[in-house]
Formats: sequence, C-alpha cells, structure tokens
Amino acid sequence: MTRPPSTRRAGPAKRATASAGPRAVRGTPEETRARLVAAAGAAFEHDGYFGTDTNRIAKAAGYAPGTFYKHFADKAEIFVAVYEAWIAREWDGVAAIVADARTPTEKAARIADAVLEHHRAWPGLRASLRALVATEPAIRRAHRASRRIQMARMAELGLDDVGKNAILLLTVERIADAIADGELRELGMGDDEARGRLVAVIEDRLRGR
Amino acid sequence: MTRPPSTRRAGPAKRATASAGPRAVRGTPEETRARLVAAAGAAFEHDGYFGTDTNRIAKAAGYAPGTFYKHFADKAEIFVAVYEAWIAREWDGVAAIVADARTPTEKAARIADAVLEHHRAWPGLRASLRALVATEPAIRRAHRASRRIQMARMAELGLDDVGKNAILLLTVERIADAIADGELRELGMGDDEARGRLVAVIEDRLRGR
Amino acid sequence: MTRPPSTRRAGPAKRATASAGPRAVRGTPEETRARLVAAAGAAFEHDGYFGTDTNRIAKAAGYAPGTFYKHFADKAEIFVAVYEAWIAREWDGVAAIVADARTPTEKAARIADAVLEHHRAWPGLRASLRALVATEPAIRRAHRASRRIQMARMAELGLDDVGKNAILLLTVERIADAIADGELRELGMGDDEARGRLVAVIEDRLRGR
Amino acid sequence: MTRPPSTRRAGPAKRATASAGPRAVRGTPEETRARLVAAAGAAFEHDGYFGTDTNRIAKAAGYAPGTFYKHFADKAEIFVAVYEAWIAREWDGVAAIVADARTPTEKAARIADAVLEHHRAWPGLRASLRALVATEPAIRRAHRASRRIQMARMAELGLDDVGKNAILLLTVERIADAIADGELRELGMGDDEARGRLVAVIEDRLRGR
DNA sequence: GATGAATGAGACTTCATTCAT
DNA sequence: GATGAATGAAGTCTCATTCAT
Repeated sequence: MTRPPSTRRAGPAKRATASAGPRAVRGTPEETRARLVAAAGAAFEHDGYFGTDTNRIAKAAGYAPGTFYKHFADKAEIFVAVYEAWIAREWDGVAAIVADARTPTEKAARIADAVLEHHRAWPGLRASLRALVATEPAIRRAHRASRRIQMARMAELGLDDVGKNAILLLTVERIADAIADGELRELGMGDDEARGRLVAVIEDRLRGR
Repeated sequence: MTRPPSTRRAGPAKRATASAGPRAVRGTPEETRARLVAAAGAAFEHDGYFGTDTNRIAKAAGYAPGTFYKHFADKAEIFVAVYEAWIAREWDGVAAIVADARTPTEKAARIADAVLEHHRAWPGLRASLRALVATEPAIRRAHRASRRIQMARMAELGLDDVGKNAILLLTVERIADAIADGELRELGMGDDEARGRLVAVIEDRLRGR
Repeated sequence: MTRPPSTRRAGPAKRATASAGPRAVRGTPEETRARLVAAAGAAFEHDGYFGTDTNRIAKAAGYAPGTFYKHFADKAEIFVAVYEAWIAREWDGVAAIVADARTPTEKAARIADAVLEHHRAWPGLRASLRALVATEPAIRRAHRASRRIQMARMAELGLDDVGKNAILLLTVERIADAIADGELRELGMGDDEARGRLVAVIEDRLRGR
Repeated sequence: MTRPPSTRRAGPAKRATASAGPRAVRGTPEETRARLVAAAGAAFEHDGYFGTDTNRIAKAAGYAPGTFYKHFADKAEIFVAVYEAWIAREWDGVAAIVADARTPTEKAARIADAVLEHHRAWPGLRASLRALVATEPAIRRAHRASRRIQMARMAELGLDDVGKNAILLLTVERIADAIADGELRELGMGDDEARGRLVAVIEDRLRGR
C-alpha cells in the first residue's frame, strides 16, 4: 500500500457500455484483491469509512460492484485488510531502520520520521479506525489482534518492559496522529518542535527509560 | 448530560424499542433542546454517530422526528452540541478541583480521576469524534474552536507554556482514552499503574515541567 | 382485499419530480397499510413473491419505497398480511353462506362457488404460498397459525370430526386450486363436472360423512 | 437422483461451504449432466429454487460456474430436468408395483407407500414446483407436458376414465404432499390414519370406482 | 469439455429531512 | 411548538450469466 492518490472523489458516473461491455480479464485473484485493497485505502482515507461505499471502491479499482464481494465478505472485511497492510508496512519500515541504523539517537530520529510520514499520509484512515474499533465488533477484534502483533514486534526489537512498551506504542501513535492532523500546529507548536518531542520519547525508550 | 448506560453494543444496532419515548412534554425550547442533546449523547455513545439516526434520537427524547429539526439544522449540529456540553462539563470539573485542592500532587490525582471517569463514561462518543473531525468540515471547525477554548482554560489555570500545554492536552486525552477503552489492560498494564502514569504526567506539568 | 387488477406489470418508470416533489399526505396509517396490502396482493398474484419487489409494491400503492418499511418490517411480513386478509375474506364468505342457506345441498353449492371464485381470482398467490411455507420460517409459522384458526372455524360451523375436517380442508383447497389453475380442464374434465365433484365433497361432509 | 439429506433449512440459506465440490472429474457429458441434476435436486429441495444459485449448484456437483451453462441454457431448464427425473422415478416405481403385486388391495398399499416415501423425501422440491408453474412460462409448459405423460401412464395401467384419473392424480398428489409436509399430523390426524385414507382412494380407483 | 474471474442490473433496506396539519 | 406520515436518494449485497483462456 502506497500513499493515496490526491484525486478528489468523483461523482457517480454514467453507465458506460449498455450491456456485453468489453470484458477485461485482469489477472490473478491476488492482483485483483490487491487492487481492491489499494482503492479501498485511498477511499477510506479520503472520504472516511462511512463516506465511501463498496461500489465506488470496486469501480475505482477498475471492477464492477459484484467483483468486490468475490474477494471480501463485506465492507468491514476490506477495512481490516487495509489496516493490516498499513500496519505491516509501518513496522517493516521500523524493523529495517533498527537493523540499519547504528546509535539509539539515529534510530529514534529515523523511526520518528518514518512513522510521521506514514501517519501524515493516512490521517483519515486512522480516524475511521478509532470509530470503527468502538462500534464494529469484527474490526475491534482485528485491531486487538494487531496490537498483540505489534507488542511482539517490539519484543523482537529487544524492548522487554511490557508496560513501557504499551505506553510508548500509544504515545507515539497519538503524537504522530496529532502532528499529522495538524492539531499541534494549530495549537502553536511548530512541526520541528513536535518532531523533536517525538524523537525524544522514542530515544528514551530505546535507552531503556 | 448524565452518564450513558453502561451496556456496550455487541453488533449492528437493534431496531429501537417500539414504544414512544419517555414522555410527550411541552416545555420551553431550552428544555426540549436539552432533552434532545441528552438523548443524542446517549445514542452516539451507544451506537456511534453513524449507528443512530435522528428519528431515534427524537423518539428517545420523547419527541416526534420533525421536532428535531426545529432545534438543530442537521445531525452534525447536534453532535457539536453534545461534544461541547461534554467538554464543558469536563473542564468545569477540572476548574473546581484546581480551586479546591491544595498541592500539585492532590490536584493531579483528583484531575486524573475526574478525567478518567469522564472518558470511561463516554468512550464511544470520543471515537466518533475523531472520525467526524477527519471527515465532516462543520464538526472539524467546531472541534478546533473547542481546542482554543481548552488552551485558554489552561492559561487561566496558570499554565503558560503553550507547547507543553498542547502536549499535555493530547497526552492526557490519549492515555485517558486508552485506559477507558481497556487498551492498556489488554496490553498487560493494570489500571492502577496506568492511572499512576496519568497522574505523573499531570503533576509534572503542574510543577512546570 | 378484492380481486387483483388485470393490469400488466409496468417497467421501471422514470424518476418523476427531481426533488421536493408534491408531498401527498394520504391519511391514516391504517389506510396506507391497507393500500400497501392491496397493492402487494395484486403484485404477488401477478408476478409471484420473487417476481416483485417492495419498491414496486410501494409505488403501485402510490408511495415511495421508504413508506413500505414504516408499515412492514420486510417483504415476508406483508406477504403474511396479504395471506391473512385473503383467508379471512374466504371464511367470512363461508360463514355468511352457512348462516343464510337452508339445506346442506344449498350450502355445499354456494360454498363451493364462493371458494372457487376466491381461488380463481388468486392462483398465483396460492402458488407462492406453498413455496414460501416450505422455505421461509416466518411464513411457515403464520401459515400454521392460520390453519388452526380455520379448524376452529369449522368447529364453530358444527363440524366436529377433526380428522374428517382436516381432509376436507385440504381436499377442497386442492381441488379448488386445480380448477382455478385449469389443471383439470387440461386433463379433460369440464369445469362443470369438476365443480360437481367439489360440491359433492362438501355436501358429504356437511351430512356428517 | 437419490434422496436428499434430511436436514431442513431453518432460515435464510447459509453461504455455501467454502471448499470446492466433491471432485474435479472429466467424464462424459452425460455424467456431468447427471451430476449437475443431482446437485440441483438437492439444492432446490433444501433451499428452494430462489434460495440457491447456479454457481452453488455447479460447485456442489464438482464443477465451475461456467460448466453449468454448457449443459443447461438457464436455471429454469435444470429445474425442469430435476422435475422430470423425479416424476419418472415415481412412475417407474408405480409401474413395477403394478406388474408385481397381485390384488388391488396389495397394489394400492404398495403404491401408496412408494408415493409417500417419494414425496416425503422431496417436499421442498414440490413446493417450488407449484410456485414456478404459476410464474415461469417455461416451467409451466414442461409441467403440462409431464401431466400428459402421467395420464398416458395411467391409461397404460388399464385405468380408462379420464375424469376419474385426473381426480385421482391430484388427490393422491395433494394427500401425499400434506402427509409429507406434516400438515395432517399438525391437524390431529395420525400418519397411519392418513396413509389408510390414501390407500383407500387408490384402491377405490383400481377397483374402477 | 471445462474453467473461473468478472459482470452489472437490481433487490432490499435505511435514514436524513420535509411539510401540511 | 410539535407532529408524524411521507419521502427518495443511496448503500449493501446477490446472482444469473458470459467469455477469454
């Protein structure tokens, strides 16, 4: 999943070919699924979970409405897929940085930047996530499972105080969201200062604090 | 606005109860409005913004659907009213504690408990808020305005580093949400420890750090 | 419920007024409900339960799609209402004849004609009924309840052998359906002969056989 | 076509089992066709004509969706094939009994039992049939043709009063359906008594009455 | 002969909103 | 001020059918 396209949502288009339109065999189910997940990510980001619909997602991915339901049982299921892809990408980035960077200072700075970029690209997705976790049981379950994976990832990176890890996870997430949302800027804190605080929080933890 | 029922929704919202709402009163416009706001708060909390509808809110408040639109221009407007009432109550509580308590330590502990209780009572409302801020321009604007009021309230309480205030605001909010959601408990941190960390964050700030 | 109009189903019509169309307040909920039941009866008769849809029923009754769902929870519920109205009318007719006619011979003849007319007017409704009873639990339940009412009605009319009553019920129903369907005519039996046999079955029972 | 599973559907059809059907065979067209008819029979019985779909039928038979349409023009056509196989099996059984049994009494008893067993095994199929005959012209035509064959079969068995034959046909069918459905049991008539009446009707006819 | 990904019209249902009373 | 029947656009999901391989 890459950054969402900046295109604005188009209105409902006219019916294209009346019937027996050109049938475009697109390839493997995996490719189709991936295209749908990408389109859904962009749509959720842009318009929110309740601001798009599955027909629009399918069309954006280049498919007819019915195709969506060959790959996902319902709208919630594709949201989970989008979220899981998003999280996996974030942590793959973090793991690569940890493996590559030398000092805790360098690690913290690069992790902060990577996380920040990732959140900045998907603020709407994250906002939808919180509302859905509160409301949709299936998404709540998937989110909890994802949390456990994240905690395990932290342990793999050598951080072993579960309580501190949990606080770090939530704090980093919330600060990154706030910066991405522009909340801090509107409150009078410059992006540089905000980033500095984020780095400090991470570095503290990497140094065992 | 009082606390919502503690039942948590377990699936798609059930059809509302068939019988009419509590009473068919004719009071002042202010009373009607207040009843609608209270009913909306409970509904948003229970089912989420997109999980209720204005007819249900009106009926729960004891009114007919049309009455809703005599008092609010649309669904977003009543959400803003609910949110503003919620925030005002929280800060009235904080201000009362600050006026009443003696030491920073006592203030921090009592503020943390008050905030925690307030968040614990309304987790669904808060989740809806974030999604709506990302998606609905009217609600986003109202939220920003509310933030400015909160920053002013902090200044009134004698806290004058805007950057630190902003971080405190977001951190307290996020930790309180996480405890209220049970996120920390599921990650292995007991409620007591979580509360301790929340108190510490507040006390630090009250001591100028 | 009277006989269905013989008009043939119209194709989907163009959207009429774009928005803010003329709002036609039609009267009491009971009237609306009755209009919907009448339209549904005609539609089920014409096109079968699976051959119509709730939007078409609403439009045929002079309402918008949403109005349907203010009066019936779903399509099955209105089918039950249609069926119950149908049965009630049939038995009201039978009861009136029993009260009015003198001899078993006269009763039998007039009952047979009334039943025949009622079945002839609604063959499609009856065919849908059997399929739905096999498949839709809600409709099955309603049908069983209706059967019990019919058996009670027979007892009220002074027929007290439950086994014979049950056989009579099913036999009359089946022969009436067959005549109405034209099954017998296609098999070489004239309508007069078929009616004669039906009368005989009823008269036998009225004479205690 | 063998007997369907005795499980009765309790609600809206569940999504089919995810795994593919029994095997991916390549046999003669006749074998493929026969497998499709068998799977369709079971599906129609279980879920009703409108409660299954052709993809599910194909998969249950071990084939891909497209294969279905190599063997049947549409869904109605396979229903006709299922029905014709069902009827043929019933009458083959009856003919064998007539050839084998000695007295009218024995014939009647054995025919009743065979018919009863056949109806008891396929109540859902029969219910769908009636609805489709009322609604789908192609199925109506096929049903009428089948009736003529049945009348001819009766003549072959030596019964020559067309009117009486027609009545017998419908009566036996209806009583057998009612016993199979459990309608009579719910109306207070035991299965033994019901069967007795069925035997009597047949025996009467065999004795020329 | 078989595949199976894809189609797309359309059914069922919801809900924010209106307006005549 | 309140009512509440009615609206109608729109969203979720289904399924008979096709066709390129």
